Amino acid sequence: MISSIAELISDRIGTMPAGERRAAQTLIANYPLIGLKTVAEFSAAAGVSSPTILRFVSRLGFQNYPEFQSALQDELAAQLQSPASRTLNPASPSGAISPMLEATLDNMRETFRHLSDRQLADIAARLAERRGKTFLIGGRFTDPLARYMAAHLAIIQPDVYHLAGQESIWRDRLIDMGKRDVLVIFDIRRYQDSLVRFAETAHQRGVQIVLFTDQWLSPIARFARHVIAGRTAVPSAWDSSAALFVVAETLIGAVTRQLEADSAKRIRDLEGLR
Amino acid sequence: MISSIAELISDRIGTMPAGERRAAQTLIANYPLIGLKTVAEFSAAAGVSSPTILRFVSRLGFQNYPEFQSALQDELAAQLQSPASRTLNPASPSGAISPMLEATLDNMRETFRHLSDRQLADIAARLAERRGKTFLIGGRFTDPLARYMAAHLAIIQPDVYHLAGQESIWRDRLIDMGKRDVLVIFDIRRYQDSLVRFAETAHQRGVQIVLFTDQWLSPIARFARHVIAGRTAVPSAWDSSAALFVVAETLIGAVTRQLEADSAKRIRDLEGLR
DNA sequence: GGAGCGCTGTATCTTATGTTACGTATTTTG
DNA sequence: CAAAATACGTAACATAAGATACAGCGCTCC
Repeated sequence: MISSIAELISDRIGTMPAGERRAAQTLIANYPLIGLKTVAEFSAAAGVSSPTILRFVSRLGFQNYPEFQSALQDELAAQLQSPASRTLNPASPSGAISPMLEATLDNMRETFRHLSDRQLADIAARLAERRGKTFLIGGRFTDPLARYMAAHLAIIQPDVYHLAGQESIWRDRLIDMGKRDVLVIFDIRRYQDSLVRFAETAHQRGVQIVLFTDQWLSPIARFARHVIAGRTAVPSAWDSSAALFVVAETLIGAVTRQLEADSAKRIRDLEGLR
Repeated sequence: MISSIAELISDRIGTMPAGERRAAQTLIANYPLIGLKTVAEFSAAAGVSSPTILRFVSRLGFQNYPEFQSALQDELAAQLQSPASRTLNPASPSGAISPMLEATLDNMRETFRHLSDRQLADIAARLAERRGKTFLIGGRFTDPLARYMAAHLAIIQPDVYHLAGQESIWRDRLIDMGKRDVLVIFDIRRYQDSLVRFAETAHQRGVQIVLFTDQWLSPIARFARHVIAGRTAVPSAWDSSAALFVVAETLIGAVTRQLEADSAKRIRDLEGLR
């Protein structure tokens, strides 16, 4: 079983002529980046001519050079997306509690690695400035996240609404939305048409959209002002929303901090109502 | 000091027009591989036109697309060669995000450290054996978790009900509950009296209770057959339910695996209903 | 030592990629 | 609300990339 191109090469390097072997060695030495550059650069680095490089990739079984590059990229993508943080982070006692947990922790690290302070601060600021109303909605599995966020935000500021129930109900709420308002949408695979249509209409009305989605980006990203892409892959039949959940909590915390003064009073008032 | 292109982007993403922002978001979401592909592929992935991609890289300060790609490759090369640099987002070593994330990750490790495989398996088995009905309910902030779990369980097996709405409504549902049934309750501080009363009554009727709570244990623990205690402390004004969320997802996965055969057919049937 | 085979590089060709110009649509500003 | 400015996409262009044909050279085997 040969899974990586590197293995494929070391498997066949014995049967290669001298020039192609140099190509193979050069590629292995700086794997896989040289393979992503142009044939000319690759050939120069290996000290052979362009056709030799092409014969080399052809011998590996690829039809042409771009196909070879795509294979390298896919391999790299897989590597980057499930980081070897297990080897780097022996924090968890190798009890191997659950691959599920490990994957989830990885997802969170990766999600936040692609998420800058700046970006979160911008979104938090937008949610905190109370020029208009805040609406939240989610898909089949992610609507609970919208509810969770709404439950918190509604406490520290007014005019926070979770859109629930039948499609026709929240679609009618569009009438209340305008330029000053913010719409927070949660949408991961499989993306829901109804949500996309809803987002599009809201966007046309000038509503600013904050989208929580997965790394493949819901089509709603087209209309979104801010996009948060969370990793969702776990060894399970379902995708995981845990990373998005944590981002949501982080955002809630940031907004709360920004509204410190206001929200403190508001919370006291609410307590009084009990 | 800007060292990586990702930082550069998140630094300027605020000042970009819509189309270029989509390009930026797409790149960040699958960083950096899309940037290594052709302009055409990049533009297709982002849902914009090729010139927009070029204007985007131009705005980042690159003379042309190849130069931009080279920069990405160099960055990738450095990353691959020194795996230690694969730490968290170096952009925010001491930002507002990290403490929150770190605390959350710690919470999860701690939560699972006190949670044996055996315990999870027992609960999953109980949820999977379909002798009776499964009810789920949560408190003010945790009800979304109950919804999330219900949304998944309801797909792989029948007779799963989330108790929502006014207290009087779900209190009346007690009439339907008996010895064969399971009640999953989420309750963290500040514990809700209504939930405690509800749990007590259910317990008296012989319902088996699975409790998700925080490390200080809701009073409901008295009546619960299984107790899952998650860490909730984070540097924020709010408690974090993230650890409980991950446990819930793990359980969902475990139950799904146990019902593999049945649920697969059920899911196919459901798809057919669309 | 000579003939045959195979590997390699130069030069040419073709493809498709990045680039640019321009008209339209959209947003912003007075 | 109007006008200006900006942004976006379509389409044509130039360039640089990968692919191919062919000739030279070295090696091996008779």
